[in-house]
Amino acid sequence: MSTTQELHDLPAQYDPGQTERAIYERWIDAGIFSADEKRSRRNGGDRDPFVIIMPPPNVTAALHMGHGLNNTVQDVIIRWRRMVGDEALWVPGTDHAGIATQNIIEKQLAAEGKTKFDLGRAAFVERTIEFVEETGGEILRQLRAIGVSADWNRTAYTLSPELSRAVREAFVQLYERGLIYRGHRVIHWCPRCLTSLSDEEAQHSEAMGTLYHIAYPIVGAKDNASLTVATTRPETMLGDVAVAVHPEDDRYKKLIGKSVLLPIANVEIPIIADAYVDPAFGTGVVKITPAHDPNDFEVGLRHKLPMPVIMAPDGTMANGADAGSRVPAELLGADRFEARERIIRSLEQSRQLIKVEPHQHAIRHCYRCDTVVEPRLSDQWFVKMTPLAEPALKAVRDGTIRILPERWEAVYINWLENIRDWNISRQLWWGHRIPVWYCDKCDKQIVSRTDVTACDKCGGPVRQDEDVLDTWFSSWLFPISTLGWPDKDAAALAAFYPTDDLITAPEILFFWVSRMIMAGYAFMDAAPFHTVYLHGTVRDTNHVKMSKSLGNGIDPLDVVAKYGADALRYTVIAGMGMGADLMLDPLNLERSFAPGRNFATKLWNIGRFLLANVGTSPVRSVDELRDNELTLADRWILGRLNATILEADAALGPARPEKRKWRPEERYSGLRLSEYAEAARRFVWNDVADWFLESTKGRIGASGGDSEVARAVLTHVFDYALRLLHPIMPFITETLWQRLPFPVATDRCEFLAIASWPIPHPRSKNEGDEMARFDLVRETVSAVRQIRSDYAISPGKSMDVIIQSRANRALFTEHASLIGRLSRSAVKVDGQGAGAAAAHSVLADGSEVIVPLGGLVDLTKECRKLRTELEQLEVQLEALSKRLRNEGFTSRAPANVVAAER
RNA sequence: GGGCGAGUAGCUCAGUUGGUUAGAGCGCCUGCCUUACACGCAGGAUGUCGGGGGUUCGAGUCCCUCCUCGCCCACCA
Repeated sequence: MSTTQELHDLPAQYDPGQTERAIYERWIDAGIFSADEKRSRRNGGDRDPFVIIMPPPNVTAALHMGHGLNNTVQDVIIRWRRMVGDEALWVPGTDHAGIATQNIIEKQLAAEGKTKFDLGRAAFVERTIEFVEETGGEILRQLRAIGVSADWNRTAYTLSPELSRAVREAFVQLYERGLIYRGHRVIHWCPRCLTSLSDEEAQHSEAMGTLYHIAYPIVGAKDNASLTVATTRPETMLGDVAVAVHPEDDRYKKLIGKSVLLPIANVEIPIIADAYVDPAFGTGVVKITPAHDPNDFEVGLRHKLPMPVIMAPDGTMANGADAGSRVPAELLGADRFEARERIIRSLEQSRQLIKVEPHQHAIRHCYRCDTVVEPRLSDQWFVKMTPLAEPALKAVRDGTIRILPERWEAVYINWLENIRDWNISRQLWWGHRIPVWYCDKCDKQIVSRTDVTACDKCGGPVRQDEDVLDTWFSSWLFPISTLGWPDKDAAALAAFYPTDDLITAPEILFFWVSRMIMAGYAFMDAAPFHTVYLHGTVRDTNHVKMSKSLGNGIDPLDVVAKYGADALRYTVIAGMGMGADLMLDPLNLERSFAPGRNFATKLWNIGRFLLANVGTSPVRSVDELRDNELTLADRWILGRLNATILEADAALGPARPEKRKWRPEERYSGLRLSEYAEAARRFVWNDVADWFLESTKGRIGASGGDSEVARAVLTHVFDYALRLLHPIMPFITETLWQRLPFPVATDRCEFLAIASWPIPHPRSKNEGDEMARFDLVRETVSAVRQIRSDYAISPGKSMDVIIQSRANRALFTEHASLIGRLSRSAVKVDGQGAGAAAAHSVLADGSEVIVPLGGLVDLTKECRKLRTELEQLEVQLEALSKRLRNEGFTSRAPANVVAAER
């Protein structure tokens, strides 16, 4: 049989670059990633739907490793379900990412020496559209390169006309239900982005600050007495409208109702009593700045205080609404932090700065530009969250939705229980314009699904609200809007909603996941999915989160180019425990992705062996092989295959709850992707390659029926191994599978990607016993190999092995030649002549492996070696017994042992 | 300040309901280019399972306590 010719077809190492793109195109051409609404059982079809909605990547930049991880996980799951036979739909998309994208364009403009105002709103939006078309396209190309099997016909974009319609519908519906309102209150304001932010977008970070103690003179006090207030933000004192003390605070009780003179601004402000003040903190006196602090705003409301704004939107000092001339001329236009310094210096000079002490506190930063957020009194649109949160809370509490890993459920519940209203208006240009129009003539406010051109009350001219919606106001609708909502009769909505799994990172649990659940109930009266799978973060070797700005990122396309998409995917899946972070070394891609690349090469070479030895002519189906035709090795590998399928299924777990809710015993099981990967790897590498394939080497080349049996079994187990691995390594498995001899199975179809997921087929009831018998053969081989290694007998040297067995003489006799071949030795069963100089090894069944060492090893050398080892052990023993004696143990056993040994 | 998680081989992590010699991958050491694969094969070393205390015949696994990291949340100025 000429094998060299065929081996030439396949190089010794897999070259992903040549094959991946072509295979992907064949999948696309065959339409196997497209889901059919009519085939969904919910639409009268014959398949259970299984649906994943992709977390849409932001169109701000090309994808990084985090996206690589996120999409690989989703692809593994969707490909698995597709093979199982579900009508699998994965909806891809991108997110316009309002504030993030606008920041990028502004930066581009800044580099050109321009601002957005130089362009004007229309031109700015136009330019942004050009930008996102480019990056959006690049993102979709990247996803295809890593093998994403999404239904590209349904690719969604949060700012598309269809999704914009959904956004308007959602806004209007919530408004009509009284859940959206315009509020005048203190919100988080980013002075750099010049927009308001939601609570979630203003992120806390601990920082060392300063607590300034400032004296406010009491008006009319005889002895120039003053009240000392403690503040971390003296620049806001110009906006003070009162100082507050606790009503029960004996120190200050008698001052309530009097006034103090606000330094610098020289305004007289009252001393008020409010239970909000903690007498134990600072001096027990709080300055009240309603326009620049959310708590003070509440106090201001309670006491009907004025609310002067003393900063411009950009964070410079200015006399805003109701401020009169509180900000003195010399401070006007100064940045807030500069103003802080100057105010402190001024107070120092007037001896009103009493004390300065370091103070640890949390400061909020803009999640997009990291600027310190400024609390600011402002008019914004809000969503009333408590009613929306109620069903979302219930869903996780009662098991309609599960969150993996389990611990995030508590975090989710805690957040929803303390939820506050959601500020959804942003003072940006990039996003969905708020669908509210104001009549200039009669002041009417019109909230409308369609554009309004004239006031419906007085016919006067109208203007649309200048603001746009928080970018998350479109993404929270993604599971319903991508399926056709608000068209409640949309075929896709009926076929595929509710969806199944939502796979994302924990960072956006509040931003996105919890809000999607709320939207699901608010607009469809049903949870959008039953499983939330939160995976870890990709980090470098120092455990620092990978990011482009830090320069420690990895470009998935680099990895694909160097090692192939499969290597990337396998590495990521195998290395990622449930919810655990994934560490990769951006400086050593070779080492980082070696597990995946090496495994791909292994698979490739099993394929090469198979094609060279089994050939391409048809093989028999294993189903028609009679039991008495199978060798012990055949039965063993088929048993291992069954066990592996069960392991993989157990690791992947139930795809959906059996009833409508997760039962406690199934709730936290499944989606252990690394365990599934490891089960498949172990089978392919340690069982098929290391043992079974080796065991067939003497069989396939021989003439007669057993050769056909070996061909059939080897082809079958490799076929099934490829099926098991396809979700993780789609390209190489498809490539090899396409070349396998046929008919390999009854359901041979055009693509592995739609071939059936393996089902275990136990051939006999005592499969376990059969496997134990082959395990004994393997153990024997290992024992001989170990003896060879222990006595440093070179692999080239032939070695005689004698097996003495009572229980399994027949087994060893039958497999003597196999054992001999695998251990490179000549095996005799029950032979004589072991002699004194022989190595022994006892097997699990009590049988003995004996290797006569005569002529193989230099016994005097061996003897010397052993004597040295014994001497070392004696020294250790002495030291140990000495230590024991010192610690008070009186047993003389160690000494006795030493004596006995001698 | 509140809540949660983690500390197991040099590194990244598995270790199910407490039960025989604690595992994997990568790395390391020794020997092999054995005609599928040196991105490989065979063999090997390495762990007071964070510290201390307790329950138990028996604990990496349960309880208490301390230490060290990490994450989430938070209107004490």
